[in-house]
Amino acid sequence: MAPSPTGEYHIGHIRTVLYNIAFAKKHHGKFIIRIEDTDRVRLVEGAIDRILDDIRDYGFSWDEGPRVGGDFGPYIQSERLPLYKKYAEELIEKKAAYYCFCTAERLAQMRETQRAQKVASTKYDKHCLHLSTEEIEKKLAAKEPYVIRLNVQPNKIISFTDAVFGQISINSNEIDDQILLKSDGFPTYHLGVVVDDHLMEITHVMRGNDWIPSTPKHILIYEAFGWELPTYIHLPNLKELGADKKLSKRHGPVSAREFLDAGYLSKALINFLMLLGWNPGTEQEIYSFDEFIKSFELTKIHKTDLVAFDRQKLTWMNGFYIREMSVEALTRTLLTYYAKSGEDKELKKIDETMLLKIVQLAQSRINTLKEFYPLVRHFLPGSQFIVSKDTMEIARSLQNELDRIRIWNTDSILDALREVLKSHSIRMPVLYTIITGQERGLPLPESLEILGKEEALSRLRIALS
RNA sequence: GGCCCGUUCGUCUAGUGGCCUAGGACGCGAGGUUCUCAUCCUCGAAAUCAUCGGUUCAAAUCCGAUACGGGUCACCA
Repeated sequence: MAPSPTGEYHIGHIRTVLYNIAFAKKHHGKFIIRIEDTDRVRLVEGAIDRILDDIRDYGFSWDEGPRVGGDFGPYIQSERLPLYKKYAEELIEKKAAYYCFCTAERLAQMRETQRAQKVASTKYDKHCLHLSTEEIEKKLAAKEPYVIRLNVQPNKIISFTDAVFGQISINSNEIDDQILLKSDGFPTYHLGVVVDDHLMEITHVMRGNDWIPSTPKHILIYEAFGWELPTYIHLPNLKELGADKKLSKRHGPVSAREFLDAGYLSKALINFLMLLGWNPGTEQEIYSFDEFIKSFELTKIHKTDLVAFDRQKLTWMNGFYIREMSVEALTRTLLTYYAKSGEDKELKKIDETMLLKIVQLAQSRINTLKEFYPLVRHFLPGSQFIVSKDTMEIARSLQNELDRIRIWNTDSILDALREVLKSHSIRMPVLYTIITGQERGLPLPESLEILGKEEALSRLRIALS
């Protein structure tokens, strides 16, 4: 996985990580992270660390890469600059690449002219390919800015076999004389990925299928060096449900971090993500990571692009995982989750055995961790019952009925509540409004039992005074 | 526009020539359990397999064309 630190890590990237790791683990290979920070303009400070944290927080680890090292480092491209220069110059010697001194203005003008001529796709006109050795030497000596471009031979068929799409062929006429080394000395993606993949002994490249049109460029570079090609695996991209567009903030979280913050469990996210573009051919929907590794097959990856990211299904799956957890584990997870917002301190004011009981009641009623807090607010010390003019009389008889209870348990409390309902001809939601402040919520008898007779009556007294 | 790729219920998908009057899951609807709301259980609606043509005794599955959708054509990855 080769993230580019130009912004937030996207949820789709996590799926790519997931597939990469599953494939590597299944075949006892290594999963490697390399940072491709060659775009100095779009570079975002601190993004490298945030991306690595994101991957870590989804529960993944890497065998080689930043933080862990490895035999093929450094794993950050900006620390490998001399390497790219050396290989780019090697390509020049092999006549597979050449110096280009064209200015941005000339290139812009050239493209404009080409567009006016209605060419199929604009391409570099190889102007600098025809420079004499003397001219080049002179320009280099004068420190004129230059780039190094790939010298693409016309009208050759470039074919490769993608593990998902099968054979793909493209005519080299479609390919521009791609810039390999930029004037700032950094490689473009094309040079960087080929050099590093070769040097780091990468055998399998998994990336979004928007890279398919660029793959022939990479193959040309491999061929120029005489290096062995990796296996290419192009993955379908994700899209917003019903929109034919990529994921949008308008519909909810987009970045890997946001999903975690929204209260989704990494396990559920992983399970959901693995089925977006891959299916084992069975009707099983729930997969642990280990099961996924066992079942993962390249041939089961889908060709169909733009897989809809159905947030409703994700939420359902998250609820499923929440329900599957033990109460203790859920409580711990909840506390860890709320530690981020500081609300865990509030929750910790609740007695521990009491909190466990509350979590148990809430477990079937929440689909994300975020939904927990609003649901149990009324358990927090200092929170109050809410009595209005309309519910004054009801609250009074509630007080009477509860007060009469000798043995404080769910049965006796339920009897008391029913008594109140009957005498006022009202329905349960009315009592919910008084006790929880909402029309619905956790079961009332259990809630009151947990609260305790003393606390319940005290709250009623305060509310009625 | 050139090139590349794709097209099964609203959505994710199963399906690799006969088991398909197309199966599962989410969502939706009805019912049951129930102190509200959920959970859980049962049942149901929902795809003329993009369209047209061909191959075949037989096609969602093979072939072709058309339509539609997407990707890509940077000193970005």
